[in-house]
Amino acid sequence: MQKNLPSVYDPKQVEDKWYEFWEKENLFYAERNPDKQPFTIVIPPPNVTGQLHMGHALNNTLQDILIRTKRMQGYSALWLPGTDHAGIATEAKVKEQLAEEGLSKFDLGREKFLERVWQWKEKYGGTIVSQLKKLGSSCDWSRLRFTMDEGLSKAVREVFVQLYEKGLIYRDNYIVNWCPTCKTTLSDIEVEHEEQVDKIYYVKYPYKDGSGFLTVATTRPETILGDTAVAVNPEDERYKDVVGKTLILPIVGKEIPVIADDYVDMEFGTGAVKVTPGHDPNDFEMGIRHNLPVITVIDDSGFMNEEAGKYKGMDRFECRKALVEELKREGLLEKIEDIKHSVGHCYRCDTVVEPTVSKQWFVKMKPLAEPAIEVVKQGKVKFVPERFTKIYLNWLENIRDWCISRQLWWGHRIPAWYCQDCGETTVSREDITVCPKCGSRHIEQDPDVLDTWFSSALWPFSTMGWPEKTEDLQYFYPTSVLVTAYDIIFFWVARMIFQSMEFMKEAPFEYVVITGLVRDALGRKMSKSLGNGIDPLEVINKYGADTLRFTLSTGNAPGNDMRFYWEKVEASRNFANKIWNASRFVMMNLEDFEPGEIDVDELSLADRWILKRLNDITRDVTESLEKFEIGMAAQKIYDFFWSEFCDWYIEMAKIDLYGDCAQSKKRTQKVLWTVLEQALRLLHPFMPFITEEIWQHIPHEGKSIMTSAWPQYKEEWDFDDADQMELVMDAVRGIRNIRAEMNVPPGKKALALARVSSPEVMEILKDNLNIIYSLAKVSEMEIVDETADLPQKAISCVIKGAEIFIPMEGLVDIETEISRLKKEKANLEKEIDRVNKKLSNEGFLQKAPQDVVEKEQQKQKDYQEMLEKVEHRLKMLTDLA
RNA sequence: GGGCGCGUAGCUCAGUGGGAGAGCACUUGACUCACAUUCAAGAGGUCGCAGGUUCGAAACCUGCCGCGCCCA
Repeated sequence: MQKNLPSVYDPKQVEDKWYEFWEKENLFYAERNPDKQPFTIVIPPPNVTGQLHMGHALNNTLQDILIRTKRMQGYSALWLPGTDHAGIATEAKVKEQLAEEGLSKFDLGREKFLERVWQWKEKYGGTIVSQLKKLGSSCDWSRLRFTMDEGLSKAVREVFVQLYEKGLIYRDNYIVNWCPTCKTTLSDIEVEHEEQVDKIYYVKYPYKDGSGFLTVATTRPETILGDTAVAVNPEDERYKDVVGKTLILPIVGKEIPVIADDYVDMEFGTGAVKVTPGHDPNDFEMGIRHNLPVITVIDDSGFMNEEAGKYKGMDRFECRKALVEELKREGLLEKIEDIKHSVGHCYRCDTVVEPTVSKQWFVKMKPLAEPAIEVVKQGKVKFVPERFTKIYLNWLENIRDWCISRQLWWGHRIPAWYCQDCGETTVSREDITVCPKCGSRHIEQDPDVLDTWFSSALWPFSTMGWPEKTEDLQYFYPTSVLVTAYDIIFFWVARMIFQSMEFMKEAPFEYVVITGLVRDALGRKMSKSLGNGIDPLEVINKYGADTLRFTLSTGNAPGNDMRFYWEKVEASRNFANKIWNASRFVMMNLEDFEPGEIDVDELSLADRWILKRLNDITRDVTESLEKFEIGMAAQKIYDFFWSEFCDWYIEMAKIDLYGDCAQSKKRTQKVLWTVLEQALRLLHPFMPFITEEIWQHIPHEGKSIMTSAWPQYKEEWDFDDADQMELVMDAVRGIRNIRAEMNVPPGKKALALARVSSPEVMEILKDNLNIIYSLAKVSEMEIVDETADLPQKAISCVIKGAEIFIPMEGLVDIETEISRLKKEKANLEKEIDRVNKKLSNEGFLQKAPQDVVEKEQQKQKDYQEMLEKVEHRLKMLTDLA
């Protein structure tokens, strides 16, 4: 047992030490133990070259809490860690680095560029891992995976080939989202729609026959250059006669038809819309329906191409301005209005996305989505909170095919080869050099790579060695819980589910625990551009990982966003310090102590009370964690530890510890140790470091608290009479209250008199006089029954079953006391009123559960008694005054 | 346009059918032998508004107002 521990807890001295210990002792390693039940979580893989941000900190804290709890509960708990190659993000970073050297990726060429990315990965890939360790994450690092590992790459290939062979992956010319800055396609969900105010231009398209104009409204006049029709709604009476007529496309001068299509919204603009299949997804669909030509007028950098004629080489937004000017000059611009509409932006770089037509690879989603919808509908995958189920289902039910090819170099290259000679496309598990159809060696692999999320979608099984039939897969798959934020339900969760259904024939996890976002103190999303992000490592350095973890795991409901406040961090830090000092106190008083089982027959009321409360809290915390109500669990253990254990029990324990009865001291030591040790185990998942540090200092069994047993509810600690402690506590509170209001100096001990209404109360108070003396600073308290006279010069308080008087020598301000009692009286009357109302309600008596009725009746009796005492006292003082 | 969430003490948020809670901030008092990162006492709320269901609603239902998010 160590003495002279500092009175302020310093996480710096503690955290790294224990993390190294856990690693050295191999405690994170999850065994495939047939005698144990598996419990598995796969980490949402952070970007391999990324930095830990608050979202990671939250998410991984929650995972660690769950995995540590289950480990203590005797499961073979595997938390499988890993990182993601994050195609666009990582490639962008390396491109930036190259740019500083004045180089582009094309200067290096594919091979050299990829070497640079791997170097970058080697250099920065360890950062996020070491940051996760700082947080205390008990991941099984022996199973660390990376999405571009050989095994995982093999899984990607296998999946691609199988889906291709089933016709679920295809290559086609289609309209896709193009980011002119990232120079790659994006899937639909990688486009973020932002509301913004723009101009809408009303442009006059002349009829070929000279019969005037048809006015269309557009926010994108530059795409006029790619128009191949104008469409109206077939139901639109205004345009009944113009369908089929020919228009002269402004600026360009070529002829285009007026077509009729249901898609057109009669309410919008003029009810006539220009159709640009080359640069608008809806127009593209319309183009297919009406067999319209597709003209692309914008290139992959966002500049106008040769189809744009004289505007060739101009930026698309510059072209818009120039073109509007020309329309004005031509007299074809009817008017310009403001419009609020949503515009797609690249989720990575925020550039306005350009819909454009090109040949890309797609996953056919409908057949894959169905089982993924079904498995959730059947409740085999459960979202927590449940409301996210609907969001998931709604997305999958309206799913469109997934564009998976990216014009990047960093990623899994598409395993498709094109023969220059015979034109054959070959998709293959192994790299090929010869066209299997014509034998030509003039074959080229598709230059594109797969969407990063394509490989993440396989994460739950690819990390366990699939497509091999590994023992890990056998034992740990499917996983138990996935913890992730709501912003990647579509990107990741949904895709893991459908790929697992396709390739594993079962769901990848049973529960999906959805977290909110960590926002700044003003409620804004933390972002690089705003510069309002808080670095979790900064918090860890200043306050310790336990503090950060507790801050993030408490005070908010599942799935809701939370704000980050330094004040909240301080509160958590204070709690850690509280644990530290309570433990110091216990340690200082454990000399000659032999740990052992509690003998319930020798316990004091205070002992029975704290053990019952510990028991209750053990059950409640366990239940909350079972329901993934982690914040609730944290709150419960916090309240218990601080308010009940520290503020009450430790104070009461001092009496016996410092008294001269050796047996009482021994008994109290045992209870103190029992409560502390068990509370530490309940706290361990939340605050792993400080609990380990303390646990190692006090008597304990086993190597580490993290492999100790999770506390169990004990029937034998459910003491019937433990509630009697409330009476003693009420007496203490009452006396403290009087002392404070009457400004009795804290150093001065008071005399007290208690007039009780039953022998039972008398006995309880008598048995616990020492507690009242010590905690309420009373030198002596006489206990009398109701026949005794009331002291006059005294201040009183009324509690359930008793009235307590503090005699006041000298002048007591009777007026103050009278007004205090009047307030007390009013409060009681209010309560009695409420209770009476309830109890005089026939419906209540008949329909409310019996125990509720009884509770109310008891209250009525108690309050009535208390009121009578207060009134009596009041009358006495009034007479006196 | 469709969907979802939120509106509870000055601030941030728990609570979701049976006596309005926490942290911070505030007021008063105390360096009391584990802790001033503390302790004790206190003040502060028509639980957004209006209806309804119920013996009973902050909680469930409907409508409205305000804020936010997602999807189209």
